[in-house]
Amino acid sequence: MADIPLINYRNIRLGKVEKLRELGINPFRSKCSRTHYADSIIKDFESMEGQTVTVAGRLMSWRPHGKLTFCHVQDQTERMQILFHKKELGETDLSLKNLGYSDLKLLDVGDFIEITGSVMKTQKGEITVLANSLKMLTKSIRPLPDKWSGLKDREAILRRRYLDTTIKPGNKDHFEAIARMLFATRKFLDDRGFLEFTTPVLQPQYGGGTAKPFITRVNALDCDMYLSISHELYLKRLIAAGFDKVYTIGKYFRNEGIDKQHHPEFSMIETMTAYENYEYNMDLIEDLFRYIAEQAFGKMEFNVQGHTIDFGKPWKRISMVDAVLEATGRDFRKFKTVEEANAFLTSLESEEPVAPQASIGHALAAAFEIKVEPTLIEPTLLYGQPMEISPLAKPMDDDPGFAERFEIFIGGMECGDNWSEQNDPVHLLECWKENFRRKDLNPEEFHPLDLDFVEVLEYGMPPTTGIGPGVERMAMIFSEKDNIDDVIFFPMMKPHVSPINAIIYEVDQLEDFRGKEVETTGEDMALSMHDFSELLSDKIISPESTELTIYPYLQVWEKPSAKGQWKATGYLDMDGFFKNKKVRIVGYTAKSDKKSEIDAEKEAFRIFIEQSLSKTIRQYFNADAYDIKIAEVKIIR
RNA sequence: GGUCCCUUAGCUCAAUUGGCAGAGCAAUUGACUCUUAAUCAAUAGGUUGAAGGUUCGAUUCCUUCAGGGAUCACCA
Repeated sequence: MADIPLINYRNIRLGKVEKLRELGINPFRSKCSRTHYADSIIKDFESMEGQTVTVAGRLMSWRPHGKLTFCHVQDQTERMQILFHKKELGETDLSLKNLGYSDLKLLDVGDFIEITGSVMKTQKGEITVLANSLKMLTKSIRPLPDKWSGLKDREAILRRRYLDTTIKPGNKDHFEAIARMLFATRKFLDDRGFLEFTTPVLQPQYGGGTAKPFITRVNALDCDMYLSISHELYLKRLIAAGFDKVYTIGKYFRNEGIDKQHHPEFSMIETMTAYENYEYNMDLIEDLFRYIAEQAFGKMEFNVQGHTIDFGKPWKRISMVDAVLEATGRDFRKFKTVEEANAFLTSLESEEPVAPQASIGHALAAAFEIKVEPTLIEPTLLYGQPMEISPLAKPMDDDPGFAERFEIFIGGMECGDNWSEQNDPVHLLECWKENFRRKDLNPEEFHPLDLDFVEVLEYGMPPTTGIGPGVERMAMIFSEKDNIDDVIFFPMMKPHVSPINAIIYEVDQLEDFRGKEVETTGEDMALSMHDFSELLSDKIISPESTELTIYPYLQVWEKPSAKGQWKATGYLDMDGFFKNKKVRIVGYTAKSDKKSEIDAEKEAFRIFIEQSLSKTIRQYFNADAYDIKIAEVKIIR
């Protein structure tokens, strides 16, 4: 293990931690007496020159030069050059916990330090703090990535964004701007009399939208809940309660595909305004974008997907029928039957064949997606979606086939869906029955209705309209990024332990485990099959008794998953390795489309135990000396 | 979920047709009073993502697995 370089680097630095402690200096000090940030010293150098300041931050570079050492310390604002001069800094002073010149070798790039000294300019003209005292704040025991090339591996950047951001401070400006964007949004809405509310993330129903939800379990209530796929029904309850302008910046969870524009967990600015219709929101959203551009980003022109977009200009507003008419020359208002509309749809030139649609409205939407959507680069408010695809919106008074609804397109990307909310409870109920409860629908299209919300409407909700621009999509536009991972500081990643960390930390864990008197802990131990066989092969654990008994358990899920798959997971407890203590081995999973096949997994599980587990045990110990009994597989539901 | 691609030292990257795994930065030791990707000298550093297979020989070819990326489907 010592021949792994990182472990050597780590040990060298851990040695420095020990040396500091021996000197009487805390390598992880809690107190810091910063008086100035780097940028304020640089900005006001004229008045700061010669003054004594205390700066603090991360050590980013190190240039020893005999009795003189230059380095850069980076705080939240800037990098500041520090000059250590042997005579100025002096020697380590334990009464003040100051590190002296001859102990500078205990510092490493990556450490957090505090420096007190006078502001000066070097001979080459760089503003510098000439240090007369130095305190260690936090010792870093892993080397930072190369300061010049930084992190390039996408996975490393996403998993360890804190490192990428440390090395590329420009990255910090980018995320700061996104934070300012949310601040500007709140300011904008507050100025217009909106109240911000929080709404539940754990919801008993998943109303609004056809997305697939995440399901979770509330133990205290002994029931399943859904992670919010929408917050609108709660905002509407607030409207019914008598608040006229409300909003939430909510978390949304959708258990669907992940790509450059979609993330399972995202945020949306959702508003509800009473006594207004969708036309009010067209103005609101346009003003909001203009305000954010100016206040948070200080400019009006942005490069989105290779196109320059000017938020200073008024946005294009067009109905879906007119947009398709403009692009194809055909007027969907003139189609009388679905067949006619579908015939037209198939005549359109598109790369993929177009499936026949269920209604004229669906056909219109399909034609729009193929021919118009990719061309909507300039900010466009597209209104008048057919009612067939907008079951929860209000129909237009003068043309009831179309909804009082609009979508926002910028750079060919949909950035929000907005409408006059349907507040006729009878109509809503009918609509839901018509669209989501038909027997011919498969389970994926089936969609629950929040009956409690229908009751709200029966008591009455005034005319209401809302907007819902996505935070990440706005951030992508304003910060000119084309990947959603670049605007989410912590994008979702599958858990992964790097091999090097497995070596560094697992061995430590094993040492803990070895050091314990396992017989007296009374705690059972859960291991994966892989870990178990590793422990056996390393002779870290071995049977205590010559009699080994294996108790297999198969847990069968009572309900199929969203995909209709039945699932069973197996684990087993084993007696005979420790006194009064079982070893639990986890990790057998089976899935099947049919419930009956899962019941048959019992036998497959038993074979798995006999072949895989027994083989592993026999491989490392004299098989004849041990009596291995396998109990009947117990099924838990 | 489908298809294609990627994974070599802490970081960034090499390695010819399957033939001794190599460099820069970082690290360690030493020198150095204005450097700034400091410089100079020396030293050390590898589970080539994991497991298996083919081969005299595998970073390279094959299989499985893990993670990541691109793209399609679903969606905002």
